[in-house]
Amino acid sequence: MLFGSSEPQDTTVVGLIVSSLRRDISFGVLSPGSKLKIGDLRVRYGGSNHSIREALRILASEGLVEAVAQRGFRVASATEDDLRDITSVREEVEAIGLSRSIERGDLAWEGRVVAANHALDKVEERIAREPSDLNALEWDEAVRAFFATLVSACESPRLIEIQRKYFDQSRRIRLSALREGRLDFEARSRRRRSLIDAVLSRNVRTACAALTQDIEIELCGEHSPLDQ
Amino acid sequence: MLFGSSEPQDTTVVGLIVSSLRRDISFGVLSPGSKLKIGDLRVRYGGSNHSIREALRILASEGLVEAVAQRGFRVASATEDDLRDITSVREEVEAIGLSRSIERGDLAWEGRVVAANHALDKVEERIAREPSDLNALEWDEAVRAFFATLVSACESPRLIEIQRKYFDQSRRIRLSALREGRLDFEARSRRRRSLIDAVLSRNVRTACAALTQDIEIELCGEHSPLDQ
DNA sequence: TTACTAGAAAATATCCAATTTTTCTGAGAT
DNA sequence: ATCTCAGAAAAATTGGATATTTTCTAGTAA
Repeated sequence: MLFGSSEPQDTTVVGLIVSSLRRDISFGVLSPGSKLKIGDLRVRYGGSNHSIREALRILASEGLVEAVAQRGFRVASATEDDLRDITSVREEVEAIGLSRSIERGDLAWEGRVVAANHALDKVEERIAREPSDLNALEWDEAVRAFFATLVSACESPRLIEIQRKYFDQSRRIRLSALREGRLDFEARSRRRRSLIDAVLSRNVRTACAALTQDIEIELCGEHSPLDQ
Repeated sequence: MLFGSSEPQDTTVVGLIVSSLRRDISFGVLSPGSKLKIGDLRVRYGGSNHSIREALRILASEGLVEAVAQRGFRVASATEDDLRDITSVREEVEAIGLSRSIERGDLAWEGRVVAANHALDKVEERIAREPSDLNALEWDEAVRAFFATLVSACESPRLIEIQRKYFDQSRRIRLSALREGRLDFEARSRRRRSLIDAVLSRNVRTACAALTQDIEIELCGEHSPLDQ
């Protein structure tokens, strides 16, 4: 289990259902917009109707599932507009978080950033050679850890919460980009390198610009030759 | 009902419980950090334990209650740190939303902004004379409508969602400021006036600065003589 | 073709019970 | 006096059955 394994939620039945559902939605097993019928989910994931409803409610609060009163739940839609919206929100929010982290982060934070970047480099090298499902899981987690680390020193629990929420929503986009081979790992590593350099030299503006560009390209592809 | 009356949620049992609970938390009937026991809530608001749980789950997604696995629910804490955090997140998020609205909003949006400001002016005049509970409800709603209108033309559903969520969390702060008479309605009206002026002249920077200042003072009081 | 309606399907809500976990309490040991 | 820990009590969680309400669907009639 890579999703939410850090949380102690996986001991409870509802927690398990949430993890499974989240994974299946993120990895596209359940397609956007499809209806989530309580009965079907019960035979698939087990648990009572209570457990399923509660799990869906939790996922709805994460934005992965949409709940409409008296009309049940469905997988959150993922139209072009949604994609753009998620991307732009992430750009804004994570830029704020990063600039605060740069202002307030100590050396330990710098270390965590460098480490997370290094780990991600390694995982991307591996997945570039051998794009298995297992590697995809590890890669996804490494990407999550990298961006989470960038904002981790911002000293705002709520900003971190927002970052996590919309990063989770961006997973589906990123994973489909991976599957379709739309990722240039070389360029990604180079972009991250310059981002890290800006962070270490505490250059807020450059760092935020690099971060914004990185999110944009990761989720929307390279439409402009911004990186040399 | 002033809370959520626009939503069609109030027809369902859970929706009613959510509205009542939200009101009682926002207005301080249920104090921050206090435990929300399912049994107690059932006798207070009616409904089955399942309805209560579902309502609490919804409120947890709004950030008004905290859910800990196997340890139930409690009213979200409201320490000094929480207060500062909520305020700073609102400043950042609403500044982004406002600047986008200014860039993309049409004349109809300008009209709505002016109207919401006018409505709020009237309500504040009234509540300054007669600070009843009923007026407090109307005032709260007018404030909500004003800030919601500012970001309503930003064309980002998720940004609007974030604004709503953290505005809701700021309600408790604002309402306690009202009760304790810490609000200077004259100054508020003046600040909003200059905010509106900046919006109408499409001056993004000035408008955002005014908005940030307004949020700051509303929630933290006037620590510096920034408004003349 | 369109409007309407009966029936099916699904969501919502309630009750009851069993299980698990947490929290409280008090006796006994240090 | 303070601490620890077993047992009791309380609360949360989960499961199953069922009633009610709403929504969807398909067939019928105009």
